[in-house]
Amino acid sequence: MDSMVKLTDVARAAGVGYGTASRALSGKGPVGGDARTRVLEAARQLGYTGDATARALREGRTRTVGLIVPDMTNEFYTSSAEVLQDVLRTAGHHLFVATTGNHPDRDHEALREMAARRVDGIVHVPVGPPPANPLPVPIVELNRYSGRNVPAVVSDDPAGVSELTELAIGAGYTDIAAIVGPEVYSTSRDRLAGFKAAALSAGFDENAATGKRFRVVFSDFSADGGARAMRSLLDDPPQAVLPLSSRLVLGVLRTAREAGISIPGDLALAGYGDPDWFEIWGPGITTFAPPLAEMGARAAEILLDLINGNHPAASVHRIPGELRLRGTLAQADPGHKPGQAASASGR
Amino acid sequence: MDSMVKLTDVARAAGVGYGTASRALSGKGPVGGDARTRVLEAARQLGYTGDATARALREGRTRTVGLIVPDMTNEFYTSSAEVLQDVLRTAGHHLFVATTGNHPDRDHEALREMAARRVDGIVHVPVGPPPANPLPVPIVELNRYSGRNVPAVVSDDPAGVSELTELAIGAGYTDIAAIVGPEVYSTSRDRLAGFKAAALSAGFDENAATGKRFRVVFSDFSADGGARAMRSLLDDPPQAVLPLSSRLVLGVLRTAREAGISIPGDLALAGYGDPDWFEIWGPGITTFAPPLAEMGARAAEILLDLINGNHPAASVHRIPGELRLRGTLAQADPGHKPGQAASASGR
DNA sequence: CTGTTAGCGCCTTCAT
DNA sequence: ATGAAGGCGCTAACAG
Repeated sequence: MDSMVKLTDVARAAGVGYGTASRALSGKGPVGGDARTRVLEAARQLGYTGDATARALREGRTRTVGLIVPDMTNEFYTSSAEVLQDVLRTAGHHLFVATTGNHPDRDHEALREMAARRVDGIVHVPVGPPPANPLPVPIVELNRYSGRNVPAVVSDDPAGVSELTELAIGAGYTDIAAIVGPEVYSTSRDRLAGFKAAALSAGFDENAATGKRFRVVFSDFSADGGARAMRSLLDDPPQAVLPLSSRLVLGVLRTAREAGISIPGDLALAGYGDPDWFEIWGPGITTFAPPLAEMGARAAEILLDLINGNHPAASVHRIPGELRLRGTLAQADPGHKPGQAASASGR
Repeated sequence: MDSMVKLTDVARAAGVGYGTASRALSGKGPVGGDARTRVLEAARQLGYTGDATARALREGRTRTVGLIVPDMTNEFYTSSAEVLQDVLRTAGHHLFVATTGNHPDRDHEALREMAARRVDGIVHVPVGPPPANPLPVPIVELNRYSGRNVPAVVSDDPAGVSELTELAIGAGYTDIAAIVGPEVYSTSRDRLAGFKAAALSAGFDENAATGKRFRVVFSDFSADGGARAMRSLLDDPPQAVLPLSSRLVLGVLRTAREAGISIPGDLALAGYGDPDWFEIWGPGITTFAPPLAEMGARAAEILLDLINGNHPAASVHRIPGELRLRGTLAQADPGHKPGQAASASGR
């Protein structure tokens, strides 16, 4: 394994001084056109690759931003991460990644590691409360907000889920159940708030006193959790179910198939998120799609601002998502009697 | 923004010398039990976090490995990446990530960047031929192999796809079409080879001279590509279709739904990969599932070996995957007449 | 315009 | 067991 060629090697080969070579390569200082070409040529020939670790130490910055997510496997995070990375790369930054598995201790550990590596900034999907001593590094939170005093970029779930719920109500369903994740996450709270707001303002209550009933089932965010939650609903099934994350949708679908429940024939469904298969499952899954790509881009931009010393107001940026109407929960249909085990269930 | 506290600060606070503090923290040299506790305490109080950039420069290693993948959005890569990261973290390494979008120039650029950052090793999903001058860094290829003289860890697609094809043949279908990706990728070539081997050895040919016909449609690896490929088959549909990547499956399903083709009623299907929705789509999608997690783990282990100076034979490690039999292509059924637009298409 | 030099923060000999 | 000092490769400030 041949050791790396360094700046002095290039300088010697080009027959110029140490500093001159540096300036020629970086293009930052004055350097004779003659010397410049000789240096560039020598660097090319020797296959010179500047040592980023040395540069980082000297310059006090790494041109690296840290990304901390619960799970690389989750389309929900990677969709944001992909464009985040694009924006950052354009600005000359690269990505250092850590996952937490949603464990608070691994989360703090990741934060420490990033700080130790002197990343220029961090994009953080927080899990649990922030660590005691704040880091001397710009941070922007993504997707969830921890209450810490840093900017956060999230989907406008209260509005989106509220619309989704209104859609179900407008379609005539009078017994609706939502399945949500743990309340420790801001995402769960936001989605729940959207659901409740729409239900309550339409005259629904939890006891069916008005003849319009809503229910909430808590679960973790996994497919298994969704399957369990759906199973718990089996004794007294609602007319429509709203699993408020794509993994919860998956779980619900699993249980429905096991129990022989046809969707939307026996049970209407509206979900959250929009992994590519939602479109081709059965008659298509009606859903609220958060603006994952845009969130990634915004997070990157805000972080770059922070890195460049600008101080955007530290607050929660809610970006609106989009309702996607498909077959598992159709639009309000005058004269339609829902709850009656329906129509053609699709091919 | 308070600047970082450094070793001298800790040393001064603890009332000891510079080097003593260093030894106490790293635990590597001899140091008086008395001084040790004072240093540790001081470090804790000051919130000392060693500077990884300085350490990297000094020690000549970064405890970082680079991961180069086409696309963070693809479950296919992230499933491997997740466990790769786990194994590496256990060994004290962290992950630096770059994506290529399958562009050869971005691929080489990523390689350069990693080298510049002096990562200790690279896990590489290659796109196109390797760059001219080899890097002085251990590399393991993942999922695809480029022909370079480095170890590669891949799924045993020839065997797996061959079995998958035999399954279709055993089920009695006599007109089978495979959809594969660009031949520049080893994955496409391997899967194609598996398909052809099984078809040929069962007496199939491309002209239906024997009454048993196989076809191959080339495509890119995208859902759109799969949709187009399926559309091209519509004039003269096969009895069974084998889209040999999960995104191709998605595209095929899209076209099938548009064209009103029922699966498996009108057309049997067996896929590749096993994203979580395969299980709950229609009657379940029969598929060959490559051992993504195991591949990630093996790649990590081999790379760690390389980093530690061991020299495993540079070769292609093919890890066997698993056939998952579900409803879109059922097991051979004596007395079953396929191609006759079938049975109950399931819910 | 160019060569020289002082650190960036740390680990590691080398004396003591 | 401890303190002092060199140097990892680089950039920037300074002197010529």
